[in-house]
Amino acid sequence: MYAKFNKLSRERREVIINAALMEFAAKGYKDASTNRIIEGADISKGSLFHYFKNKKQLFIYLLDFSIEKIVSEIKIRVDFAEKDLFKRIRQMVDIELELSQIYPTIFQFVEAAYFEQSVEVMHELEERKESALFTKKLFDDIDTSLFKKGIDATQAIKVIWWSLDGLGREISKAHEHNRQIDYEQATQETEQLLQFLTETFYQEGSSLA
Amino acid sequence: MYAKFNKLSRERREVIINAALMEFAAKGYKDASTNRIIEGADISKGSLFHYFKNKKQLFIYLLDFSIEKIVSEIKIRVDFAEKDLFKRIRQMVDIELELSQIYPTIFQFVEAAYFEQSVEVMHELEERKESALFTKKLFDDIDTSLFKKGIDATQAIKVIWWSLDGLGREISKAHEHNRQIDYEQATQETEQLLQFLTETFYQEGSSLA
DNA sequence: ATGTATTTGACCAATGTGGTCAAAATATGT
DNA sequence: ACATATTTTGACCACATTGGTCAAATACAT
Repeated sequence: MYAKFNKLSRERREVIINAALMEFAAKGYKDASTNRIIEGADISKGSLFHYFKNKKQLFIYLLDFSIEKIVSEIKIRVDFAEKDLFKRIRQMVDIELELSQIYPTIFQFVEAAYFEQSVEVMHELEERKESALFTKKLFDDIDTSLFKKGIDATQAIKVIWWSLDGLGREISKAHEHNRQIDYEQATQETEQLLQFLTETFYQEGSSLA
Repeated sequence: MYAKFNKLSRERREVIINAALMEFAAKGYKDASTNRIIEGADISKGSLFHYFKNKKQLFIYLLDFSIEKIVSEIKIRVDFAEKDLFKRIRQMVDIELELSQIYPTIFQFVEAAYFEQSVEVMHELEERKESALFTKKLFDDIDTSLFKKGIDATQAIKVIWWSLDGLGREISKAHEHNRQIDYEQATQETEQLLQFLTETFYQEGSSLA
């Protein structure tokens, strides 16, 4: 299916993947421009359409690629036997930060794809939506007894999620204009936030390894 | 300047404004289509360019219109003598919910404009950015003694902001496909969230009017 | 009925679109 | 060194969309 593309060097593949992920994430399927993708990847028009027969196939490749990358990483590194919410979140955050260093817009791409409306790709999106629900599982079967008494765990989880999301947005917005994200700082700020949220919602003594 | 447009009935003006706000908010200045705006507003091409001499003037009109609407509403209804953070937030949320009923995408438009990159409008955007900083003032000069002891107020404010933002996103995302937003429900969910955040961050007995 | 203001949509040049293809460049095998 | 196969290129295409114009149609006022 993608024999031609897979024959390329890892570097070339990554450059193309990242240029395409960024374009689709920013503009959505319909408004994404193959011209801007080849410009960003610094390859010729002919090459792109030699690797992928058309725009739609490129999009679906990216979709399957992204989901596979994320899901396989989760399977390796997230321990669902761990019932401590924050420990699980840290496992997930680590994945996000590491994957983002290689594919800076992979999560934005998957989120954008999840809400994509273009009829041209609606069908194949629907087929894959189930496997993209890894986010929800993170909060399944959590030990709510670690929360402070009287805390509404459902609300707390929402607040935690929105905060992580907000910090993530802030980081990528701030460094959209600049060249690259400072992952050192991102890690640090995230850790600070998680620390704060733990103190806020967990009983004293819980999960302070 | 906008004499022709201002002569129109309020209804016609609102329909045009909303169609344009939505298009610019969703696509940004460059990718916004005047064709889709006239389609959404159900007016002719000729009319739009009779009211506004070109796309740029339309954009700037919307920008000034939106900022004026929001800022004047804030001046009327936000009491900066009030040092209780949550009371101030409620005042702001009320404004957002009410304005959103008339101009559903006005806040998305202003936020998108704030990050707009098109050179065609960069200059006039820079000129107006200061007046669009009403958001930050909300958190100025707050009574931090109302917070639980030991709580980092700066972090707490961030979490509160991200949560309100997250809920707002959730509401508009969920109802993007449906026709209209249920403001009754939105108000209720926001109130629940604020209640939860108050209990989380404020000392018992504080601000339970 | 006449003049004025508003509204219309067919029309335009310009730009951008996804995709093709013959030729050029490079790699490979002998 | 040569021939063959593979990869890469960018000029080129038909088509769609763009922001904007303008003469004619419509509405309104007197």
